[in-house]
Amino acid sequence: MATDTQDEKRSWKQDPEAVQRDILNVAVAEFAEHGLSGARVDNIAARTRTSKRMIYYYYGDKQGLYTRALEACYKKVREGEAALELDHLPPAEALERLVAFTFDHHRNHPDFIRMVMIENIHHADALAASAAIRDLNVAAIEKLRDICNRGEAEGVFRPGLDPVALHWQISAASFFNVSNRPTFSALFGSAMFDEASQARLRAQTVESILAIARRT
Amino acid sequence: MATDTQDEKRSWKQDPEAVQRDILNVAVAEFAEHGLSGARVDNIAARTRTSKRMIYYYYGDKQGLYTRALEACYKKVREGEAALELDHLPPAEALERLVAFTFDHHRNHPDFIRMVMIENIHHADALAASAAIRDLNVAAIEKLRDICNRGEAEGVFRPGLDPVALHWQISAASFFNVSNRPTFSALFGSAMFDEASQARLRAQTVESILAIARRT
DNA sequence: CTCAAATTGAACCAGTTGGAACATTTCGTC
DNA sequence: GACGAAATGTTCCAACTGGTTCAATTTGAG
Repeated sequence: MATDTQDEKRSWKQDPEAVQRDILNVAVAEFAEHGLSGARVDNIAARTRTSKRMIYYYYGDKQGLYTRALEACYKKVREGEAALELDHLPPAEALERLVAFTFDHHRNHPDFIRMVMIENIHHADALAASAAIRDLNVAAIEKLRDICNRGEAEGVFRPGLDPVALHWQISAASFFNVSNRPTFSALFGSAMFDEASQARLRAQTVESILAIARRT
Repeated sequence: MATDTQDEKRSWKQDPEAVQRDILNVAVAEFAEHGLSGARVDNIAARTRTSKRMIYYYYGDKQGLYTRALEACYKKVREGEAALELDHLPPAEALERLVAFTFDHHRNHPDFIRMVMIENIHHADALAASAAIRDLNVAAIEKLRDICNRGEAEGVFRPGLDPVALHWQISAASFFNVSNRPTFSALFGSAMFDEASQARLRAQTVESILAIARRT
């Protein structure tokens, strides 16, 4: 009561896209932090510059917001990947760079990792319903397939390389490094996560992947 | 109403330990299925032979039940590991068997993997508070350290091997293979998870780890 | 017989989602 | 510049879900 005694009428700019982005950013943070059922719509609303009203206005319900947040995450990651210009690099070097990039990128985007973890907990239901995300990832695989083909043609990679399997290998190390850090360091200390160890781990990961690509 | 018209008074046997075991088993399944906040105490109660009241009687609250469920999980897994008799095997063979075992074991115990995923989502809070679990895992590392030392002494492993780093490598592949299966197969199909591919993956994992142990 | 432990069914209460109702502002377009 | 549609804010709350606890009974050991 008595909040609007002033003549100042609260005014705002009409900027639907900014509002939606704002909501989405906060939603990613909140979902990544607390999980799907753990996240509170009220919390998300409180952390935005807008209100709960707008969340339902634009995203329908909590599940819809979650799905859109997940999509936004994937989009951002794959955009980063696309920024790498690997097409004109020699295949071995391109692969090396891709692995190193993935390792670093995942390390620098724990929210993305956590969203994927959460999605896995929920059996990838939201992901399965999103054709947009599938397209993004298929594109990523195609890029990797191209590298494999070029390497094979040049004789530096072994024939019959499966880009999906390779992607699995790259992801396993890079993903686990972030996803399981809490339990791992609770059990074995945080030594594995200091700079020196991480650099060693990164190099070892690159090396292992290249070894797989080269020999049988 | 009118449920107890019969003279039959519902009677029960007193068996506290069985009741607690029953609750714990169901709790693991439910938490693994839906996560910490996603799990419903009502559901757990419904799936036990006992009542919701008993859950609180024995475990205090939801969080307490979760912690005990997590502990039970770790205990079971490390017990399985201990059953492997690696001490009298040549080091390379012992390591090979350990990796293969871990890969298979994780694959066969998705509930354990999911509990660890959930725990990571929650920043390993429960795990950090459980000395029992830490002890179990330290023991596992010691076993691995022994293998490393023997291999180094025999000259088949490179010197300075870090058992924790090695455990990291073993876990990354074995864990990711289960934890990220939902999203991975939603995106790229389930080909990676058929028998043939899994066998190949397993062999490749063993090979990679041994390569790390042997050379720098 | 007595009493603590075990067990039960039902009630309680706090928090959450989803939305209704109403008021106000912006902005493109005619 | 007027008008209407879209965008935004505020407030309130109904319905429900879900975690937690109370009151009362049954069991079994000494």
